Amino acid sequence: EQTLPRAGMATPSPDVAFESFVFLDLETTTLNRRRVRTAEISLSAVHRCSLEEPESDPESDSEWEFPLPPRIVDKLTLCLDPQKPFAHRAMELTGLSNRSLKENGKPGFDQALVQAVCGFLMRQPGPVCLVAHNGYNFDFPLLRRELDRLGEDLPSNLWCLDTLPALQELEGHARMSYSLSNLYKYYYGQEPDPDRAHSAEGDVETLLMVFLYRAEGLMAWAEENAPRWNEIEPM
DNA sequence: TGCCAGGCCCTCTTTAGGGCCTT
Repeated sequence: EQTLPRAGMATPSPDVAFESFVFLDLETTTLNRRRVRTAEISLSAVHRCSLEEPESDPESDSEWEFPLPPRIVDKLTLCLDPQKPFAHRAMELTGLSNRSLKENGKPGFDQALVQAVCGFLMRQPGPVCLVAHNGYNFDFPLLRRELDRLGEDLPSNLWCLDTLPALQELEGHARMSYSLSNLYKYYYGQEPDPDRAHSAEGDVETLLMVFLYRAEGLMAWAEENAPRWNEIEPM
């Protein structure tokens, strides 16, 4: 039996019925953990009622009634100057570069960004659960480190769900790929919009749709397993 | 110039190696 969440990070179940789920994605300069910096952040907040009873798509010609993305969703997407060089591959993937971010006058990860993110989170009915794919290993520890650099933190009453281990456990097919794009393809029979992939907002949309497909199981998993934000170790 | 992620899981395993997942 799998022991989740992972050792050293999480303590027992919050047993919290989350009111809001905030889907998170970061675009970054590299995967190298010594050098990585954030270049774009996107958050989409959805109340649990919109996840429990999604509207279905009348256009869908499948036997399944595919869910529609929730109409009522708060969104925040910000680009920022990472102030460290992009790896070539990251520039290719994200369409971001040091030059373009500088030309567009984007500041770095600063107090104003923290205020915007905290204000966004505080608008959502709590308790709030952040959701990211591979979040326990990448997005959450990185965000924590970016905040630590400024001596800042997110509001309390915040928990964290990583859809990667959650869906690995819920689906239970050891050999399938649990990458975000493959999960979308697995559930909806088509690729995520290639023009939107690897923008923070596009990947958040894909994550939200993947979540919607397994919303009931994922919400239950989160209530049992999600660590508190302050239990996340900085990268 | 050369540096070049890392935690987790699986298995042809535990005195290890390789693949996945995130940009």
